[in-house]
Amino acid sequence: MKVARHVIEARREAIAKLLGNVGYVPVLEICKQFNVSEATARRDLTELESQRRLTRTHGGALSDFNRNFPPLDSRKTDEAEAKQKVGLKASTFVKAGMTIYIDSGSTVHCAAEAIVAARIPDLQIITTSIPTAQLVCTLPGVEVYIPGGLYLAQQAMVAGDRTLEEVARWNFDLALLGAQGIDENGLWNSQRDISHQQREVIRRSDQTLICMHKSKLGRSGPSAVTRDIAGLYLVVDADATMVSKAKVKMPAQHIITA
Amino acid sequence: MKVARHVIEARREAIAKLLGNVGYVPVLEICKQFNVSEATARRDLTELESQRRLTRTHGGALSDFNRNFPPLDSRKTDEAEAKQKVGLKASTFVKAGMTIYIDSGSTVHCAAEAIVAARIPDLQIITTSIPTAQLVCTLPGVEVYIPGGLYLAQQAMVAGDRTLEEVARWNFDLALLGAQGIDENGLWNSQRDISHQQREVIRRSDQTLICMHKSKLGRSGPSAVTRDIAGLYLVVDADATMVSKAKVKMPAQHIITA
DNA sequence: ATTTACATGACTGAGAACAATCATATAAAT
DNA sequence: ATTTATATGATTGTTCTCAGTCATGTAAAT
Repeated sequence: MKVARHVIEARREAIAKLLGNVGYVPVLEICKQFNVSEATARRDLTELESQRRLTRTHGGALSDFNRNFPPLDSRKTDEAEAKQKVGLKASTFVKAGMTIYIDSGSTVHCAAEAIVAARIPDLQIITTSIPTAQLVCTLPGVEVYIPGGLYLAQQAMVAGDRTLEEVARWNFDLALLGAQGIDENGLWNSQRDISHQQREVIRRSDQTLICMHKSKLGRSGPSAVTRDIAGLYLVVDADATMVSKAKVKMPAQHIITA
Repeated sequence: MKVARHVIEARREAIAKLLGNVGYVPVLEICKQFNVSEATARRDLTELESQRRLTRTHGGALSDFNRNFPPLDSRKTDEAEAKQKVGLKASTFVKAGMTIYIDSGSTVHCAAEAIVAARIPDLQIITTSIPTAQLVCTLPGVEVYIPGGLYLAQQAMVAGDRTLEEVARWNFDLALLGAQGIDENGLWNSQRDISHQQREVIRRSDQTLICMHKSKLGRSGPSAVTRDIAGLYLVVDADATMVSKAKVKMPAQHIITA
């Protein structure tokens, strides 16, 4: 029998609330507590899942206390495929057991996604990006560190002096960085804080990959990260001739075409 | 084939750790990540469950770092309301311009929600909880700092030595803390790291509010935060007689009934 | 009042997870 | 070196979970 809309919503709300308290609810538990059939219990769960309010499992549902990051999704759609290609290429440099720094930004986040997809184990990952932290922590044997600092809601990342100090306490086998532009004068980014921090990361990393979309070739930005780009590696969806056309002077073997 | 004992224990340790990160692991996930059959995966899980280090579900296992799951059948919706009441009461102690510490945990998160609802401006907020950071950063004139540290996905928080060091660089007008229990021997929490950190926060804060549900009165936990609770304030959905019945010895004016 | 929409529970077949058993290969014990 | 113990994977049958489908009865819509 059909039942009033408010009853349905009240029940679903109650399920969500219950889940917020316990963290996990089996389907049969919902049947008992709300006196409904398995069918409706499952229907409620799938509906709540489509609202991104929980995660289904076999036999129940998990609370999703932590999966709300809209800001990154909006940027991700732009040239998403190119970024994924760049990210995938960058991820091939990551080997089990490494200590790596992962920057904030959508392109680098794609690299993190590729690392997760490749199931590379036993990493030590330092990242200022909260969504990246939440993504990579699912890998086996991985430890994720977030440097302290001021939380920037727009970018869902931490930054500031404290962050810089924290970063300076690590050494990395590999660093994955994003940037706003690269040209004949070097590497550029949007804010002084971030440029400072990236400079420190570059100094502390055996190898640094700059991951960017080809639209950023030949472009500059407000704040210089470094003029000395010869030691960096550039992962981009463009070949060496396109890079040199943008007056970016790098050794050919440091240009990695995604 | 039989395999060396240390291999087994290493794998089980890794499973436990993985679970500590993600909160939930399906059996097949373990098979993939550790290259074992379902049989051994299940055997590992049942063993770990017998050690009380996790909870089995159909198709996987749940972390129980905070095992607050004894009466799953009892309705917990009223508990959520109680937490909201406690949070609301605690939020009345927060005034514009303060520097405050907000702990990780559902009850304290309710306090953060109340702070946002009250639109208290110009705060400096330090929190280890990522959801709380994301929540309060919407307030006008607020600055949110996240101390650095190891990211624990299951609780969406940071913890560890680094976190403690970072916290020690602040002084707070007010601290909002959660806890697992309080009894005649003092204040208790679930993990050593968190207890350490809370002790430091208490030392560095002019006023400390312990926010908890009444079910935690008279209960203890694995790790002691402090024996000296006389200087703390307790915000709880219970009156002073209920608190004293739980053998919690505090000055009457430090007990705030929500 | 009549019609339409739809939430629900029962039922079903398919697929997933499980518990139990067994052979095997290797670590530990002797 | 030999024996014992046991961790593992394969197999099997059972139980549980799931996604559809359908009849039904009540809430909305008309």
